[in-house]
Amino acid sequence: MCRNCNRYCQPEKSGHGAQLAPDFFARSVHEVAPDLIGATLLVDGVGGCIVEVEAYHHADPAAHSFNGRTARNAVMFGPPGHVYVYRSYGIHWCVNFVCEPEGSASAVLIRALMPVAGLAAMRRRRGAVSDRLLCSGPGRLCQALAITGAHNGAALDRPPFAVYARNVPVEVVAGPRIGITKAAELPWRYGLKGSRFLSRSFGGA
DNA sequence: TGCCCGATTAACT
DNA sequence: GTTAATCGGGCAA
Repeated sequence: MCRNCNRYCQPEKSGHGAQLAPDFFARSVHEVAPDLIGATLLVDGVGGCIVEVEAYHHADPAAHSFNGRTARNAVMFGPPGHVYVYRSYGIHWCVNFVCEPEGSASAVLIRALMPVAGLAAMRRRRGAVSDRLLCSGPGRLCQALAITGAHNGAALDRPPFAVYARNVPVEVVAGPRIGITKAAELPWRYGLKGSRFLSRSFGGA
């Protein structure tokens, strides 16, 4: 397995798995999250290989849905296979995939991609940064893929979104989630071992 | 209505 | 390693 997933995860070069349907996301968030490592996310054909995610379960104090349904988190309470987009720190957008059966209010935060498709568009949107920093962080990847609050609630199996399963085994590492104060010790952050496109390295990775 | 704070980032020292 | 930027959500009054 290529250290950075380059050989296997570029859709136009090596092919990728089948497009993921809603039933893929209808499982436990703790199964879906590691299974998304190595999958490919495209928005209007721009995107790449998912290398870092975090799981947020409804019973988890760090989850936006923990204190019940509100206008902001309503999408989390809806059917799986849709995106929950929220504004972070009043500045950035962050994107989640809603998981588990409808009403579970659990989701996976997409934290980093290896850029694969639409590099020119991503560079234009992100400004003068190295390719390593194009999508290495939840706010950065939303800027690179032009994901905004307008996409909140959109389906992952309909344009402009498309998610494809990985087509080869990957080595997944886990560790504590980033930037939270509640339940900060839970190892619910998952990443592609050794990838240089992580927002931060994992301790043992 | 007011206040506190956050699932972040980039530009500093 | 530290810090400013920046604003909507959620809760108290």
